[in-house]
Amino acid sequence: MNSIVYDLNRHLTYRLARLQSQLSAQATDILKQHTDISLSEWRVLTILTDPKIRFQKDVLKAMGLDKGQVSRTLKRLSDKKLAILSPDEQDQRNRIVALTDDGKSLVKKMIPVMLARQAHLQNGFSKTELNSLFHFIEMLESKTGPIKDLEST
Amino acid sequence: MNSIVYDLNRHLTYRLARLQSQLSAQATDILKQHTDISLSEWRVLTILTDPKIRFQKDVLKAMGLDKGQVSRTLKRLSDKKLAILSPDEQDQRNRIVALTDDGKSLVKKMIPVMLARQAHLQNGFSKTELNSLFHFIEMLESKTGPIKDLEST
DNA sequence: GGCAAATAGTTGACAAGTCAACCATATTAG
DNA sequence: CTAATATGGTTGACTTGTCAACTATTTGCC
Repeated sequence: MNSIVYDLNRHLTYRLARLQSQLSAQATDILKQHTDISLSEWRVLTILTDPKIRFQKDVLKAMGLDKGQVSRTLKRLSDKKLAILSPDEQDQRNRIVALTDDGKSLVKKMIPVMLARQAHLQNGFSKTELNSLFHFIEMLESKTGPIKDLEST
Repeated sequence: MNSIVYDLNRHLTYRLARLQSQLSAQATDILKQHTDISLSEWRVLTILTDPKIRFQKDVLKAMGLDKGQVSRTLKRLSDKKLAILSPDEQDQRNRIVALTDDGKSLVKKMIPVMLARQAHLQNGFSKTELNSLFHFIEMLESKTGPIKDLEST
């Protein structure tokens, strides 16, 4: 007997992974239809709409992305003239980041589209259900650190 | 006035993306502590425990992964002597895939560890909550296709 | 039988994500 | 003051994911 069947479909993390990859493909598609920016570029652009974000390090903290990834994404946005990077005279380690006018108008143009998508996705969920979903996500996120006591011993 | 602030944190897909990346980092860590296989290798290995999976194409369908990715992952598993690929005499386009003994014992060893992790993650959720969570995932998954009527016009 | 279309899999090119080494600037502690 | 440390950022190497072109079979149709 070889009954080591492991049902991936009841497997929470697997289902989340699959969902996530479909969702990000969908977002990438939508962006491609309207613009020529990638999903991570879009995310950084939206972060930059927040006036509290002034330096590259703020982007980093706000998104929890990789250092290098942020650096390169900002470089691409700057190449595309959507964002501008300038030195901080006070502390020369910092880089000041900001949207250009092009960047702002791109965001302005795309926000309704992306919000419509969110609405589409959330359609069918009651307010309560949405709240539990967010709550579930938070609970799970609080458990994504290293785990002790997993030894199979 | 420049009130185009877009709150990423209330953004479902963003939260899911972040959660997902943390979860998969966690899984990758655990695997690294015990074995030298990657997360995608692990997923394929578990798929191969299912007796209904006989051909490479079955793996493909069961996982919804990219063709090429499956091909390469299986090749790596085969290099590591965890899986074996053999030609199908009936239909030479197919490749028969199966776990080797090493593969089986690796899976056997790791299942308790991975199940313990799932338990850890699900800890704090009631049965009902878990069911709604799975239900939510399904609802969202059903909406991941192309969307019409997103035009900003 | 023979040709078009479908299916299974491989491969190469490229984008995105991850990791660690490294450089420059600031801060701090002796 | 200056040496050690911390911080912000860049870069290169490597892995993983994604897409499309391509090969080899098989199936279906005339």
